Amino acid sequence: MQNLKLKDIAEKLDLSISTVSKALKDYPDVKKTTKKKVLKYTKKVNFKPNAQASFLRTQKTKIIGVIVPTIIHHFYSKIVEGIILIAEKTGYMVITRCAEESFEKEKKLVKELMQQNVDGVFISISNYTRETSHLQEVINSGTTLIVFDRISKFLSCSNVMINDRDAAYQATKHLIDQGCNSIAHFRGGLLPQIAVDRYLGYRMALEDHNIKYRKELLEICKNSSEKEGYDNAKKLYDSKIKYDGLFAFSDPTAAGAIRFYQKNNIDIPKDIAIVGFSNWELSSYTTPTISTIDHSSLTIGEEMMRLFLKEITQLQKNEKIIFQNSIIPSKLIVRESSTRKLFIK
Amino acid sequence: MQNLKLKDIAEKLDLSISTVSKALKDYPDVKKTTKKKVLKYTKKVNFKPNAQASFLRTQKTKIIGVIVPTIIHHFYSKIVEGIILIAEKTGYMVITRCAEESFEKEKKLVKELMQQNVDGVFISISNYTRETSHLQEVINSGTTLIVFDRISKFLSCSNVMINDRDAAYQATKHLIDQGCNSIAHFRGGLLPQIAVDRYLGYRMALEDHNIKYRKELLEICKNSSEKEGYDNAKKLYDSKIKYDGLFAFSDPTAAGAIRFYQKNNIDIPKDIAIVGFSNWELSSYTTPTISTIDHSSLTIGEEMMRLFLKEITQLQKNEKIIFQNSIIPSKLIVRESSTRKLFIK
DNA sequence: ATCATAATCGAAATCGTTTTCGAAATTAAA
DNA sequence: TTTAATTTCGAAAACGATTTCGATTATGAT
Repeated sequence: MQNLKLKDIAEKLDLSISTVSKALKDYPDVKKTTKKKVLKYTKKVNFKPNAQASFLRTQKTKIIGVIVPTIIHHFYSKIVEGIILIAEKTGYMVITRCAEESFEKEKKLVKELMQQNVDGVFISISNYTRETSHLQEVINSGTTLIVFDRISKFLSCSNVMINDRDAAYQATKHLIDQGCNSIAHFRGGLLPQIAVDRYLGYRMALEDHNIKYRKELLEICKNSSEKEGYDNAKKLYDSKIKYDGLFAFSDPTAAGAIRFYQKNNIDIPKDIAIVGFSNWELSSYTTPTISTIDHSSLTIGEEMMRLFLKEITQLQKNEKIIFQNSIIPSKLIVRESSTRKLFIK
Repeated sequence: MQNLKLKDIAEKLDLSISTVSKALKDYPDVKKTTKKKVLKYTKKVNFKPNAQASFLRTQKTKIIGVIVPTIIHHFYSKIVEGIILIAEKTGYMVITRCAEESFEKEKKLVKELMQQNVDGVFISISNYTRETSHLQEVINSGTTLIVFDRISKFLSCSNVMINDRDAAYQATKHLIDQGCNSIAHFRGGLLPQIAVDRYLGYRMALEDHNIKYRKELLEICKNSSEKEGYDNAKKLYDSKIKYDGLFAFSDPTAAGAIRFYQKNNIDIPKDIAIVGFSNWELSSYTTPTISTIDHSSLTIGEEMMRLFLKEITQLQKNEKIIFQNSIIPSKLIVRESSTRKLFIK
């Protein structure tokens, strides 16, 4: 029982190929009784039209290409799962690809996706991508492009992102509400927008609560690693700088700092209250559990699919396509590392 | 500069479509000079043959379909990343799909992948799949099927899996080497093969070291959750059963048990030494860090691609296809939760 | 120069589906 | 009953690349 073709069905039912095709696609110029006959038989033998042959006429593959820096990280794997689950519900398949933070590879992957004629490209731009002509070509070729998380201002397309600044503001405000007066910040690298935004949110929260920003309480965690968290905590400790709150760039850096504090008998959260970022899996397993920001990455994936489907239908109806900037709200999750007072909500 | 076709190239170079096609495919009946001319021009305008049109003749999509229960879990996302990275190197793309542990959905996903004419299907069978005719159909249709992690004995195809029994043996032996005499085991559900194998490895290690298996030291963690780890530790504690070692089905269950022990002032590893399973991200961030088994999931993905490529070439050469059962060795990672003695390697 | 051989090329069929457009069959109208 | 309108169908032309096979040209041998 190999793969059947329209021809086989047509011969079996004494119809022409065109009639069978039209019956399956519910064309108005096919009698109801023959439609039923065709539907019944194709269901019975489980006929599915050949996807590649269909493409040649319809120019639709029902495939979406997704490019992420890595899929091992929780943040991205959750986004990818969000995309995949909604895609499966709406009849799309997802090709996932890893750019590994390489500009050259990113270009290659995009080109290959174009060759595959995917209906849409979702991408989180590599950190080392300085020029976006390869993505402009995607737009030019009529393929819908949606950029998420790491976006570019130079592309006219829909974006989906986290409001990092607001989330950082929430995190810092929470520490202030817990009674912290001097709050350190272990920020990310200098360039990535997300690191800048989180830093700005931190600054704004301080300002709004009349706490003076102190440069000596700022450290950098370029790789967002556990070790950098540990090292920076040690650095501040060694230079005898006092502080009672820490807003870390990520949960691993928070975990690293915690490791140092525990080794030096600094109590968490009494001596130093801590908030991390991104709700990594680890943050609910450490002792103490780490307060953090949850991005609801599943929602990000879902939102991208929503925008995509909307653009597709706009394209089909020949309507003007309206690009959208979606910002997915993040939520503060308060855990042990920052709970000094009990809040009643 | 829209998508070019062979026809455009041919017209531009004053050649026929066939000659251009053959030049690109390095056929022997094309002059070297015209080959160069074609290559040079197609490189310049960045021509790539339309994938779907090619398929119609070649019957090759250069796409692999992967079905996993979920991709959020570290174990699976690492495997998927392994597959993707090797696939990208060898000219394949990967469609990833989530069966969400549903038999019905698994059947649907497989069917749709067949309709997409993928060149290969990699699958980790859902826990609730009792019957594999949908996968047998994949084999029958001539598509190479590779089953990983959760395999089925009823399918004649290549498999890639972890040696769970051996890994569990290593973990248990390690606890014995650390001086544990009565070792509890929080096992997984009763049906999944991996849970059975880990249980058997545990039993074998006990037997080989003349430690009597005690039924009262066995508990079940059906969902492999942190809560189940906590609850089971409490259950044993409440029934006053004494033990000095714990081999947990997974790192989260180990973490749950640790949480209970710490709450009740049981020292780890002095009172109870612990080994988890699968090297979850969290296990290196907890206090104490959790000893565990590392699967090198990247290797699993790589091995699957290797087997796939081998079968593909065997198919092409019309050779007999030899199915292979690959077992990826796992490695014990000793961390704080089980380190009583210092080993010198 | 003639013939055999080898090197190059291109016409055309093919892959399986979609869709236009005209033909045939049916029904309604006159 | 004839004509017009409406259903219902099928032939055939796409879609773009691959590949067979025959035609043409160039090369070498006699």
